[in-house]
Amino acid sequence: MDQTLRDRWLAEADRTLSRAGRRAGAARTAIVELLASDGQCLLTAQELLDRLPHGSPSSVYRTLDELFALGLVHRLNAHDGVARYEIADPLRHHHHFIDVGTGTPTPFTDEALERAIQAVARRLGVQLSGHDVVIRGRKILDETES
Amino acid sequence: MDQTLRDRWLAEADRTLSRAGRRAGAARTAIVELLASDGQCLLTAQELLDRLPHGSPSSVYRTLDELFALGLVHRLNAHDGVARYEIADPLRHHHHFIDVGTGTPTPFTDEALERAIQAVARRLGVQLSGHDVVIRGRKILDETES
DNA sequence: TTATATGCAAAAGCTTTGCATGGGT
DNA sequence: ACCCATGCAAAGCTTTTGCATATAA
Repeated sequence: MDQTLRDRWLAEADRTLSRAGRRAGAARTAIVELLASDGQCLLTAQELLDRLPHGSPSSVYRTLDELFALGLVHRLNAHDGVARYEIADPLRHHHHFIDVGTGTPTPFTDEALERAIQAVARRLGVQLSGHDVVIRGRKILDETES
Repeated sequence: MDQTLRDRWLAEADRTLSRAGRRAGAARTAIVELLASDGQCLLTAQELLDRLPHGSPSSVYRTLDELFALGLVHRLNAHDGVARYEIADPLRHHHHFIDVGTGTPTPFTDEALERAIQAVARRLGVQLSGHDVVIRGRKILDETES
């Protein structure tokens, strides 16, 4: 399990937020912990809100903005125009496959893809600050599975 | 110049729309022609509206939805959450570099990147229906330029 | 002639902001 | 004590929808 990874990001988040002069209220604490939960990928503000015992839309949006501004979360605007967030951890760097049938996102990593992106940036004379790759399609079901 | 490319897409668009039972009104015609103009990349509905002599928000959004549903345009949700459209032409396939300073998008193509994406899809067992790559950063200005 | 396109106005949804109150440090 | 966080309510924006009218085929 990557309990360790989760705690590392939580610690990092707390440290970064403190240094920025932010204080830990109930809403922020709950949001940060939710984002760090295992298997969480591309959560919307609404989804976070639904899972919070307490918390108002404004707290959620404000906290997410804060986290995004500090580089603690990634923000991805999906095809439906709704912003989705996930923790930004170098050790969990990944991209997403979106099933066009269900809309479900699946994370994946690929070394060759990363190298290709670095190469493009070099060729274009760009100092990279971030990159997103989204691939859309349908899972091929062959006889060997399900 | 790629006048030829433009006309090819325009013809294709008209044909596809007709086959879908759509009719060519003033608004749609203007929108389609604007999209096909040279150098147009990632236009917002608002930008289109501003450049239309006539046309209402509803016509613009409805036409863009129609074009998107028929696969005639790509829709990209930028970081600001506003949808941007550009014509979908296999011969103009490209991705985008977004300058984090100005927000300006610059199109680019890269063969190695395309191959990497195809390889990922194969590895994941995914039949690709589309993919987007966005790289964000800052242009490096060295002594040899500007 | 008949189904579709258009435009206006109203509504819907996500997100932001103002402000008074509560709470962290 | 001071300043930040929170929550409510209201506002802002982009986008969608209902409906009457105009228009393409």
